[in-house]
Formats: sequence, structure tokens, C-alpha cells
Amino acid sequence: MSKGRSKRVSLKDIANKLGVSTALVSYVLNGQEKEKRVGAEIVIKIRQALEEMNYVPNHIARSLRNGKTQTIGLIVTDIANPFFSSMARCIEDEAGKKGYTVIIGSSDENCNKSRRLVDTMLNRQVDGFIIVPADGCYDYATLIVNEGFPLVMVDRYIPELSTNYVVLDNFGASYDAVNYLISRGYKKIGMVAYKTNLIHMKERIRGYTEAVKNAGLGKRIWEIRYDHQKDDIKKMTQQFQDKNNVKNVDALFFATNTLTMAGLYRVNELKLQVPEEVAVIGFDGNEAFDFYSAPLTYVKQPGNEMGKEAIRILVEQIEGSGKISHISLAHQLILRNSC
Amino acid sequence: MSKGRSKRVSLKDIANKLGVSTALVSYVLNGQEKEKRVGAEIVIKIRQALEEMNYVPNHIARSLRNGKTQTIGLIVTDIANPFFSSMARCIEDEAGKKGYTVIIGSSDENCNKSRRLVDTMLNRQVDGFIIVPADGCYDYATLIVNEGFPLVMVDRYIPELSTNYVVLDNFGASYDAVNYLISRGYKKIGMVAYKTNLIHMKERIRGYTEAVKNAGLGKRIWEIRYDHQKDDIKKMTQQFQDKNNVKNVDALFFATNTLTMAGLYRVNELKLQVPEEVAVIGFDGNEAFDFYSAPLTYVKQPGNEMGKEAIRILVEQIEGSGKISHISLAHQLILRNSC
DNA sequence: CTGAAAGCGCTTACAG
DNA sequence: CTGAAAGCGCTTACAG
Repeated sequence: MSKGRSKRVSLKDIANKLGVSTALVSYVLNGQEKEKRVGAEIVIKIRQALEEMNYVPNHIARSLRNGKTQTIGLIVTDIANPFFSSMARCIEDEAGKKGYTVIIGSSDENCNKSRRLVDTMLNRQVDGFIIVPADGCYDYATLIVNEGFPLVMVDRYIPELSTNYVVLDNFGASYDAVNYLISRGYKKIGMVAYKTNLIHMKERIRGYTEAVKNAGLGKRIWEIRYDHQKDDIKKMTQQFQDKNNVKNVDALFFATNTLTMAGLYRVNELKLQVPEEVAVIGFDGNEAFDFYSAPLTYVKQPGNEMGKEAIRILVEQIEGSGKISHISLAHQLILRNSC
Repeated sequence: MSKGRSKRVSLKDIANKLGVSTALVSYVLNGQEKEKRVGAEIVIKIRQALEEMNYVPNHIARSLRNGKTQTIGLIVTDIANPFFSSMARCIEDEAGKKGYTVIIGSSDENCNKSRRLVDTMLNRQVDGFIIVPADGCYDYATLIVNEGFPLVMVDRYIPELSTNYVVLDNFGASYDAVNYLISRGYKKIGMVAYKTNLIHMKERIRGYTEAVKNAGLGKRIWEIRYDHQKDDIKKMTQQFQDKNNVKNVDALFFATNTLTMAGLYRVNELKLQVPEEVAVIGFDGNEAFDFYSAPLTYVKQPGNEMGKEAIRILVEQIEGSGKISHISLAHQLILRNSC
């Protein structure tokens, strides 16, 4: 077992050994022996040598020459968030099958971080991007598109920017969840959302609004600030508990995974019984939901499918087909005991 | 807004514009103007041009020339597992600060997948590896080390392989957890572990064994097969509930995150009360633990610190210092209501 | 059908 | 102090 990095065999090594030019070896390597009309017996010899000498193409050299790196940049809100980590897992697996490698970054919904991540990835010359765009900072996404890089947005999209996206049918999911609460007899239904201009949140709010309006019920919405989550959630719980407050509720619909968790922690602190004192519908499956005192009814997003579609579309774009895809996927309402 | 990828400025563009050689530009770019004794006023001119023309070095070209890619390969068991996803998050952030990019893969404790991931990463010419080694397939780890690539193993290590690692003090953590159960008066303490030769599991089992032995209690261990988890957990619950079985228990200590979850699902199905009918200590923090009917007492691993240490050591190795580090971190026992 | 050669964009010994 | 040039390992027009 000798230590030290052994030098890899290059195309030239193969060519020299066989006394042919590197061009021929390259053609065979890339399956162009037909188009380039390489002699039949020489093809065989080259294949053998490639095999015997254990040749592995130098990816970097190829990238420099081709301007393609077979690498994809993925920017999510936070890879430690289970919704995104399982989506990432799925994207990596699918990308791998197609010969692509993924580099991941977490933006924390922050413009500067997003920008920096895009710069790094651009610098690394990724072939395309899958991005969960953060609120209010679309310059980098626009840049990506204007520079001609393939981009697929997931989870949310930027309406002004004409490019691909794969999202949940957010309106439908929210509408359905709230209607379910209505069908269960709840009259004072509140929604806990994020304060943001992002379309997915607007859509979820629209679904809620439409549903309560159709049922002739009052609207009770809290828009939590992403970076003052704790304070705003606290204020929210004070209001919804107060029988005299217009925002007093008998049921709560949470608009995301994180909000659901934050809300439940608070509900637990206050020792409120779910669903007796307040009914709950959550967003995104999550093991914690299963173990909640009343296993949570929730809106299940098809995270894996979202990832799969995103990578499929992106690779299509990278490798040719120009047409833009807008995909919106259906949710599933998982019924359990929290309402 | 013109579409289409605009050509990036190259070193040569700068050199041509200024009428100097690329060598000088390169020296200035890399802060070698002193060593290479570049003329003072030309340095200024070059700096200006670099700035003005918005020069960004071509990473690929640099990598081809240097044989360094500023990229790190990270292989975990499953990036969708919260323990690994938060560690990965931390590794990415730290790596970014040091100018490195990370590519991640999930091995699923599977040798073939691990092997394939290492091949891909080797092919991508990563500068070093952080790996959670899978059981029984150490050839690729040995290969990495023998080829002279820096490697840091995390979570577990391979005793036969002389290289860096960062792990939990698994013996200590387990010993402590079981002693806590003993101090709470439990007499029939069972441990649920994985069937594997991996050192971290052996150490956790050893901690348990030592603790029950010292207390004069009987040993009750289940070794669950990773790929028959459900069946084995089911069998386990049948045995531990049976008062006539030698493996009947009043308390259970789970050796991992996943095992804890799988065990609790089953305990819930059987409608067993925790801690009244069976006390529980889990492993790794997890939001689900917080929401369990009895918030779980658990062994908290310093996952973030593990990630930070791993990347620190790896970068040290990549950039020079040769000495091997073995780090074992302390756990924290988080006391709550499950025992 | 095949080879010699240019070039992707850098870095770095070498000569002056 | 500076420039010309080689070379990292590929791919691909071009000439024959």
C-alpha cells in the first residue's frame, strides 16, 4: 500500500500507448466513432486500452473545454428544515442518475445570503439553478435568467419573471383545508401566515379568505414576521385566546411547517387542549405532528415529486428543449385528530 | 436586458488592455506582487483594471492548473435525517467561510452507494472528504487515505484506519444515560441498538453494559437490523411487554434517533403509557421528542460542533498541517418527563 | 479514416 | 522587474 496520490491516466497516455492521436480516443470515449468514422479495429483497441488502463475522464478539463460542468446549484431556505432536506435528498438522487452533481446552499430568506450563494455558484459555473426564491430580492434571479442560465423555481415563484417553476397548488390546498374545518363545524377560524410578498403565501391566504368568505365567516389572519417569529406568535396566542378579541378563534390553520411548530410549542406552553380548546390544521408532514397529543391533521405537500419535477425540467432545459414549464401539484389532506 | 450568456473577462483581457503579460496580472490577483517584485505603479493599474472590468477568476481553469478544486465531499447516511441535515448545514456554512464548496451524498448505510459516491467525488476531484462510514465496507475509505486524500470521519470511525475523526464520547453518553435510569429506580432496563460492527454502536452498547453490570442488573439488548427495522422492532415490543420473558423491561434506552422514533411509533400503536408502563430515553434531539405525550429525556449530541470540528480539521489537512486528530465530544443529557 | 494543432483560462518556472 | 511560453487534460475544427 504505497501512500501518495498516484497520477491518473490521461487520454494522451492511451493515445501514446496505442500510437494513435488523442482525437480518436476522444471520439471513441464520447461514442462518436460512427459520426467520425473511426476504423472498426482501432475502435476495439481503444476500448480495450480504456478498460485496461482504467481510464477515468478528467472532469475539470472537460468542463473547461465545454463550458459545461454537469453541476446544478440548489438554493433552499434552510437545508436543516425537513421539508427542504427531503426535497434536496430527492433532487440529489435524481440528479445523480442523470449524471449531475448538486451543490446546496441555505438562504435563510435573506437577500444578501441568496446573492452570495448565486455568485459562488455562478463562479463555479453550474449549468443551471433550482431556487426557492427569498422575498423581495429578485435581482439575482433575474440576472440568472437574463444571462441565459436555466432556472427552475420551487415551492414559490416570482410572477414577474418568465421562467420555470414547480409549486404546490397553494390556493387549492388552503381552500380545501379551511373548508374541512368549516365542515367540522368551526366558526371562528384563524390563519397564521408569514408577512411576505411571496406568491405562495399570498395564495395560501387567498385560499383561506375565499373559503371563510363563501361560508359567511369572519376573517382572522396573523402575518408573522420571519425574523420576529417568537414575539409575533406570542402576540397571536394572546389575541386568539381572548374571548373579547375580534380575533378570538376556535380553530387555527397554519400556513407552513415552521409556523405550525412554533404555534404548537406556544399552545403547549399555555397548556391548551387540542382540539377541545383550539382545533389545528398544520402544513407539511413532519414526525413531530405524529407525536403531538392529538396527532395533527395537515396539508401534505408532495415534496419529493416537486424535487423530481424540478430536476427533470432543469435538465431538459440544460440539454436543449427551450419551452418553459409551469407546474402546480396537488396537495393531500391528511386527516387525524386535531380538528 | 439582452438575453444570452455574456462572455466573462479573462486574465488575458486584462493583460491585453494594459499591455502587460498575464503573469503580472496573475501575480497581483494572487497577492504575490511582493514575492514576484511587480512594479508598484503597475500593481495599481492592474488592481484598477481588475476592479473596473469586474474580473472574476475562472474557477475551473484554476482547478485544472492547480489540481485543487476548493471542493469538499460530504457523505452522510441520509441527508433527510435531521441529525445529518443540521450537521450538513453547519459544515456548508463553515466551509463557505473558508472558501470551500461542499457536495453531499447519502449512503443509506449501503456499501455500493458509498462506493459510487466516493467515485463521483474523486472524479470531481474534491480536495478532501468528510464521511460517515457505513458498516463493513471500508475499502473506499482505505483507498481515500492511501491515495493521500485528507479524510475526516464523523459520528463513527474505523479503528483499523489511521486517519482523523470527530465523534461523540459514545461510551460516556450511554453510560450516563443508563445510570440516570438506574438512579430513577428502574431495574429492568433494555437497550435498543442496531446490529452492526460500527464502533459507535459497539461503544454505546458497552456503555449500557457497563452501567447495568455495575448496578448488578440484567442485560437486555435488542440488535435491530437496519434493513428489517420494522419486523425487528415489532418483535422487540412483543418481548419487552411480556412479563414472563427474560427481556421484559420497565425502561428502554434507544441508541439512535431513528430507533427512538421507530420504537415510539410502536409504543404508541400499543397505547403504552410513557413513563408509567415503560420509561424511555432517546438519542439525538428532535422536534418530535418535544411533542411526545411525555416530552422525551434524551442524549443530546453536539451535532453542530461535530460538523465545525470536522471541517476545521479537514481544511487544516488540505492546506498543510499533517497531524492526525482524534476528537471525541461530550454529550448532554436533556432531562424531561419520559423517565 | 487519421493526425497535428489550437484553445478553454489559468499558473509558474525560465530567461533576460 | 517583465514577457514569452509551456502545460494542466480535454474537444474539435481543419487539413490531408
